[in-house]
Amino acid sequence: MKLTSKGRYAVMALVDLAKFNNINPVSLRDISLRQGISLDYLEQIFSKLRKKEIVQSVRGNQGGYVLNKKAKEIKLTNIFDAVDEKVKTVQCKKESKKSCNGKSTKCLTHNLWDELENHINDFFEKKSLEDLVQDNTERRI
Amino acid sequence: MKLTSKGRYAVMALVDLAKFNNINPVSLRDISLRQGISLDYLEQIFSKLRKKEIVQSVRGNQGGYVLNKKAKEIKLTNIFDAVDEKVKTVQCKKESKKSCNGKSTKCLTHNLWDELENHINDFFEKKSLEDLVQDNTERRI
DNA sequence: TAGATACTTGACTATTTTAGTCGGGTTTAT
DNA sequence: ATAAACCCGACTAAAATAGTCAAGTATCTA
Repeated sequence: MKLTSKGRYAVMALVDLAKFNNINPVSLRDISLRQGISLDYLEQIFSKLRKKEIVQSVRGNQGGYVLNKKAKEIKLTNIFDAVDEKVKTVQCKKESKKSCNGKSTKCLTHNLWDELENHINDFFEKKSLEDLVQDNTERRI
Repeated sequence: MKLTSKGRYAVMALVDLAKFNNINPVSLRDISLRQGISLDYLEQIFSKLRKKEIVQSVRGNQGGYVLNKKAKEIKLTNIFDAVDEKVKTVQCKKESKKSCNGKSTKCLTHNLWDELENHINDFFEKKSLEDLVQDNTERRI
């Protein structure tokens, strides 16, 4: 059970972006340098973030990215969802509530994994980008 | 962020074992059939569970496994720990609290991932095997 | 005591996922 | 014009996962 780099990087990059998101767009190159994340990889990640309207791009020289919503309105859920970082505890599909592992009844632990998924997702739904930026600057002082 | 089969199977198998753990040891063959888990794979898993003293083995004909503690005293944490299902949110080592990704300061999101890890581990520490068995039988009635 | 049942151990392997890289674009400020 | 930046799809090496397989050893029962 581990978080992937993609999800981790997405959050790191967005916190960085939120911090430097004053007047000018922030270039991926800057984020790459500050956070130590490969530029090519960042481009993949931001492409997804843009498609989900979490950021906006500004093309051309002096371009970059800006947040597309207020930091308060961007939750971890949104970020993870955008980059396909899903919480998956179990194989069985959500829709077919009845059958797990091909059997006609739910597996013995089905409810447990559901509960765990909810527990984790709750955490992600409560945390906003703003929380993270604040938490970060507070602790630096 | 997903749970591995090893962890999932370990819990499923132990719930099964706890349910049928009356007088006689339960054979892996039975668990394999009931839960649809490969026998060879189960053997690997139970080998680890035995080394961590969660189960006891009874060799020979009519042998099998029995719980080594009361179901109430076996927490999810213990099970996951035994089969190396760890919650890992971040690369940086716990010990070197100071440096993430080779830099001298913590990464922007370090505290977040710590918090997440704790959140998940709390869940695992609270759930016992007994809870799972009860939850399961209750819902069947 | 033979045979069956079941645990024990370690090595091996196919598949999938992850974490990128690479090469070629297009857009726009200066 | 040109450099800085975004844009996009294909490719790939490495790691992790989810097993399989083979060759045991122990113990019960007939």
